[in-house]
Amino acid sequence: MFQPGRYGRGSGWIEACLLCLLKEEKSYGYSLMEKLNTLGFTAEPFNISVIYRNLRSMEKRRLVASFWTASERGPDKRMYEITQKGEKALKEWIRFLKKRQKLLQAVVDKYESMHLE
Amino acid sequence: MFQPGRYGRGSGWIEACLLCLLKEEKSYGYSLMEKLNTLGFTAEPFNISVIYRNLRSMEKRRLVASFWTASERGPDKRMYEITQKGEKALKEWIRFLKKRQKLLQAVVDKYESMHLE
DNA sequence: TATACTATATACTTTATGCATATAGTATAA
DNA sequence: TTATACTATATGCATAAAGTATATAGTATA
Repeated sequence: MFQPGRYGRGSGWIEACLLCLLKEEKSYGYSLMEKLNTLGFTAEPFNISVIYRNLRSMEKRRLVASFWTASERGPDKRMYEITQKGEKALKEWIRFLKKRQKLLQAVVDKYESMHLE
Repeated sequence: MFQPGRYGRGSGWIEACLLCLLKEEKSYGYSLMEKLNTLGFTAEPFNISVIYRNLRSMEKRRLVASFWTASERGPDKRMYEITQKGEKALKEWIRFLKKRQKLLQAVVDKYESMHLE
């Protein structure tokens, strides 16, 4: 059934989140998922497959670079770090997110002004 | 080429905008497009086809109801008005948009805190 | 030996939106 | 008269984001 924000949850929203986290420190898919689900970046948990897909897509576009690291416990990890191109893309994303916020505000304001009449 | 917000511009974003405008007063596709493009609800103009498609989809789900009106100048217009079910859906949308706004803020805040260090 | 947790990846599906195009009435300028 | 522009609605095809399901594999523990 249809419900607000169920699909196409915001056009690259995950990409913006991941770049932001990777700017702070290099990390890998599984850990990034846990960060996303605890840092107040998401309303509902992201599906892990979406994160892996986004990371690979960003690597193709040279926004991030990856290398494998051995792990004493559990399977190997593919570590990602943000590139210069990625930093530039993140800057664009932040500009976009701020603009988006203003649009959201415009609609919410309109709605609430109608309820005061 | 990929760019922030180019596709899937926000998962039903238009639906929320249209319901909000129709709550204010009944209207029709072409006029709603002009409103959207001037009221600060959108960063870039929406394609008109998206509006017509959304209106028909909402009518299927009984969020709006339509009737044809003759026009002295130009072709007939399909007028839409919001239903009770639509008002309820709009309320949900507003709740969702507010939550979304907080998420956007969380990412922007994180980004800006990194630039102060 | 079975189960849970960590870790990565891909195939298939659903939804939103963009772009192109079709139809048609009215108004106006060449 | 014809062409162009504007108003108005609608549909087909393409593209992209995200959801769901499933597969693989190492480690830890009961």
